[in-house]
Amino acid sequence: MSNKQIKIRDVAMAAGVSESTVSRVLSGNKRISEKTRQKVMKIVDEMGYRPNAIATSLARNRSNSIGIVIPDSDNEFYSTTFFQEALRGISTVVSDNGYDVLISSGRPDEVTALKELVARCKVDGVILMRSHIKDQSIRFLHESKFPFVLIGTSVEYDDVYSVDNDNFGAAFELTKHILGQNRRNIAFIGGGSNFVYTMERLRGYEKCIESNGAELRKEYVRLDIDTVRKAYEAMSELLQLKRRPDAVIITDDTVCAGIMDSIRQNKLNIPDDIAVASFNDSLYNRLSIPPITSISVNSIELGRKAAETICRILSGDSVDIKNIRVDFRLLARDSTILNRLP
Amino acid sequence: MSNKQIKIRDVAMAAGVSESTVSRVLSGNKRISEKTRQKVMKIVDEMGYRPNAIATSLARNRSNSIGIVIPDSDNEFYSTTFFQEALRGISTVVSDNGYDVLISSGRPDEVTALKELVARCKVDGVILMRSHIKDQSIRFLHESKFPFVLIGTSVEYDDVYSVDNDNFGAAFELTKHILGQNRRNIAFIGGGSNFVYTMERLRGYEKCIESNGAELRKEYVRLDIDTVRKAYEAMSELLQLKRRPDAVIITDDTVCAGIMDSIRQNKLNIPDDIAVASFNDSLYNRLSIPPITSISVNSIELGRKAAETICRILSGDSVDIKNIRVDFRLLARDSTILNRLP
DNA sequence: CTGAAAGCGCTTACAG
DNA sequence: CTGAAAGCGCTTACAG
Repeated sequence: MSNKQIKIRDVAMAAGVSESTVSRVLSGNKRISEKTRQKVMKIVDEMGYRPNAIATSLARNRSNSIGIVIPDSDNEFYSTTFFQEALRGISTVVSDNGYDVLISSGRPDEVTALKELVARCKVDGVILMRSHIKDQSIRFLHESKFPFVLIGTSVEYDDVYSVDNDNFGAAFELTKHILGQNRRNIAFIGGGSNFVYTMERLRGYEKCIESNGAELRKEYVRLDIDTVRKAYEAMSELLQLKRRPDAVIITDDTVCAGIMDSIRQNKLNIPDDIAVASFNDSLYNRLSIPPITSISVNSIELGRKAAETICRILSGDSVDIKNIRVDFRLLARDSTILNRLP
Repeated sequence: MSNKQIKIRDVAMAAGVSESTVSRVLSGNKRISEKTRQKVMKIVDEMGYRPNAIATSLARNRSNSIGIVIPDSDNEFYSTTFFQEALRGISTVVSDNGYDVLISSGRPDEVTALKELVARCKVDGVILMRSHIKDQSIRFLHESKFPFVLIGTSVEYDDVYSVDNDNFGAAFELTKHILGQNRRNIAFIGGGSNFVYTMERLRGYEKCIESNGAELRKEYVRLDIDTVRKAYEAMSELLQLKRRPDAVIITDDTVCAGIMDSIRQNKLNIPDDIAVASFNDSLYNRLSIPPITSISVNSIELGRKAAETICRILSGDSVDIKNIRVDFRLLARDSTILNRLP
């Protein structure tokens, strides 16, 4: 491996052409004679020349990077595989389109970090990995008209490119599945109420309860349950109710353990005494005893679609759908299904 | 938000100084009069000027990015939180040092991806997230003398900067803990034998068995068990042995479920009939029933240390220790502990 | 302490 | 189809 960075000038001299010509060959410019093209390519290959990406970026005025902000630590995000799966989906697609992924630790806070990325021309576009009800990041990107795609849903703007599951529909279907197992007293334990998906799932649950003539009981709904401890407590309280729930839906699978603990502590059986259903289909859901019914959200696909969209936007291609839906799957497991034959 | 990118020239004009001066003020150059400094900073703040990172990079001949290659899909890596935790540690530290993290999907393969990062001057340094026994990536970076830090251990070179757990020691201690629980027939189920840590853990296990006068039985050791299915099969076979193991150590916690399944299928009790111990302390280990004894590897810290090291290297600071050890913790839980009082 | 000029390694109108 | 020149937005010897 030669130590010296080899430059376009070296290639030009070796090939006996101008730097412009080399540049044109490499960028696939059409009005170059086949002969010159071949000659140049030969030298390029021989010398192993690769254009300096930074110089290219400066000249072309585009970074060829897509920015992502790492979510805050300690929130539920990080114990889930959502982030890394989505990141994989993004990274693969984006790289096939000639972009890199630039990760910014969201310091000192997400909006500041985003402003820095934009102001310093570090990225051509941004993928936002989650949406709050009031979302400063969305607001900033939207107002500055900077290209971005949201994995999630914006409640403030309807002209934002986004990729999301149908959280309403998923919760609806999940609730329906449980009602179908002859449960009427279904509790709902939700994560942060500042997340759009939490509230969407709540809506789906409520709508389904209502439209099936079951009773919607306020005391069955608990929000902002975002730690295992809080989940344990919330569940314990639910189990004290005179009208004890016979099923529980958990929005945030990372706190499932608290739920399970509480149920066990109360010596109740799953699913006989109480059915349990969750979202995200984490390893924990799958491997739990009994396995927990869950909604699989297909994080990789969410990432892929978001990446495809931002790439299309940046290349000026038309994007047919502003709000892409990625299909979820309801995985019915023993935690909700009665009377399984052994 | 003004649409036009504001440049150093604009600041210079507004402040009535030269571009050089503005540049010097911003880069903290000392030989600038306090007065000019203040004047310039005032304008900078007013205009909200932020230097174009790409132009700076080109002029300074450094990208201010640290490269990371996303591990291949489908391998055990991705179901673990190791990657995302390490990434968080890296990202935080690196950003405090003025660098960004550039993620490369390892396409078409990791070495090619690395070569691209290096050849195109996209990153100043690289953090490698794992180490194989024969590792082309390490070899490439080492031979090209490109700055990098390894999370793991190099078996080929001893002059590589690396950050790792003491995998030998951890396995030794874990094995000792189990021997201390009056088990003599300890099986070992390891992940990919091409990973350094797998083999280090195997060594620690073997050494401990031997030095405690227990019998080292070849049929107790299974390697390359990297899927839940393989784990299930391997465990089932182990349980068929005439001399059935009374304990099992699993190198790769993501396949634990297969082990547990097999044990359950065989109607054996944990820990009475067989003790189970694992590594990585995943959520699954923690929340399993019974909870599984595990080695916590502190992924965030691995990431942090690796980041600190690469930053020191790049800034020319001395790095005292070439091979940094991050402490592990043995978390003894019910899966290995007999006769717990209820 | 400060400025004019050259340079970082590319790209791309412009002209031919 | 090809080249010379200007430019992308900074930094940094060099000179004063």
